[in-house]
Amino acid sequence: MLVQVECKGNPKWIRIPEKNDCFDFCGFIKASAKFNLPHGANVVLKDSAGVDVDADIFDELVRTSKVSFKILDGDNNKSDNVPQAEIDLSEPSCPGSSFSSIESESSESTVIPQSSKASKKRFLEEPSDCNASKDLVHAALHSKPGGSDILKEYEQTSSLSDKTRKKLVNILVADMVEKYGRIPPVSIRLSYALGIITLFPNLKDKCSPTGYEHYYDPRSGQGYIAYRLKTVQRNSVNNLKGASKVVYQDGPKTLRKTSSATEQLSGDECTEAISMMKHSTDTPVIKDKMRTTFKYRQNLIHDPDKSSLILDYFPRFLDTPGLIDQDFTMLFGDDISSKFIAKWPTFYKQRVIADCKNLHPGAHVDG
DNA sequence: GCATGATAGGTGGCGGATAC
DNA sequence: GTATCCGCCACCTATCATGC
Repeated sequence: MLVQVECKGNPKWIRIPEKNDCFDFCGFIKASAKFNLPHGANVVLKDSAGVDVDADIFDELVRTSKVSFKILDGDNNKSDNVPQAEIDLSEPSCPGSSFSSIESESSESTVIPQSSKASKKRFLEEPSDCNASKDLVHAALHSKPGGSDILKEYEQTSSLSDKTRKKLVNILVADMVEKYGRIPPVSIRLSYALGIITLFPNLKDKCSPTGYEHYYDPRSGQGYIAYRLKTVQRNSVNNLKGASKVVYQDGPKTLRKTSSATEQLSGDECTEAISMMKHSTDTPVIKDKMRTTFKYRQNLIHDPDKSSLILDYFPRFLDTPGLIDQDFTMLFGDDISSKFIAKWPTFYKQRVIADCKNLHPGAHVDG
């Protein structure tokens, strides 16, 4: 298609290149090299009314109305103080085709508020190009049972029924979760969404800027893919909860593997260390002996007959700060231990105190 | 360092579709 | 007819970045 383009008061007819059946915004901007713009110039594309034209609506705009464009050198028009679609002409390749580039730099300045590093980082996670996304979806459909039926249905009807669409999303989300885990990156979700509309062009939503928002919209985090992911996540959490019931049903009595590499004492050496701790006031020595008797203490805790005697064997728990924390760290590792400490004042403390109030009075429990 | 805002992830509820 | 599953939506919470 030919359109009239004006640059620096100089009108010219330019052919708009096509890519994947869409008018290619980036190719069009490159074609503007006919105007001898300086290499690497920031180009601002406006319609004849002076309204900014972004990559994401370029294809639609060209198709729906007879337009002419003005190309401005962005560096010379900064006083406009309007968001500008900046295209670096020195860039050798454009990210995707025009309809797929909502997250590309060419459109993000106007479509998505870029007020924070987080959002910048998030939207820098661009989907790969159309072909790669298409291959991704194609491979996923071929690798899963029922995937070829979806391809067949599209071949026959040039469309997909609602039921098949759900099946498609389920297969792709399953593939995504398999490859990238329960919480795949936004860029991956976008790639699958882009892949769907590239492989099945008729599924593209012509009323939306990218055409795949109904599958995944990075701005709202919604779409069929997002919904399905949530369901998968919900189910996997339920499964984990189910599993955790088994793991936790014995509570503190559950035997755990410890990652501690500290050499553990046994037999007479262990008895000697326990005896030494009872009569020592040297905190580093006590802590060291506590470390080397950790395994013995764990066995004691898991022995129903002896667990109540733990403070008789290790009375230093009562007057030496840090011993419980040390044992906790040896049992669960630094990460979990630090989380426990962080949550202690606000979460655990009240609960432990409440539980302690229900304990029967004993040698180490005041009534 | 703290307050604030943006964002992503998690969760609960509702309603429709499907299986039994 | 009932139970279950799942899509969809709305809300809550935790985390992180930013500005003061």
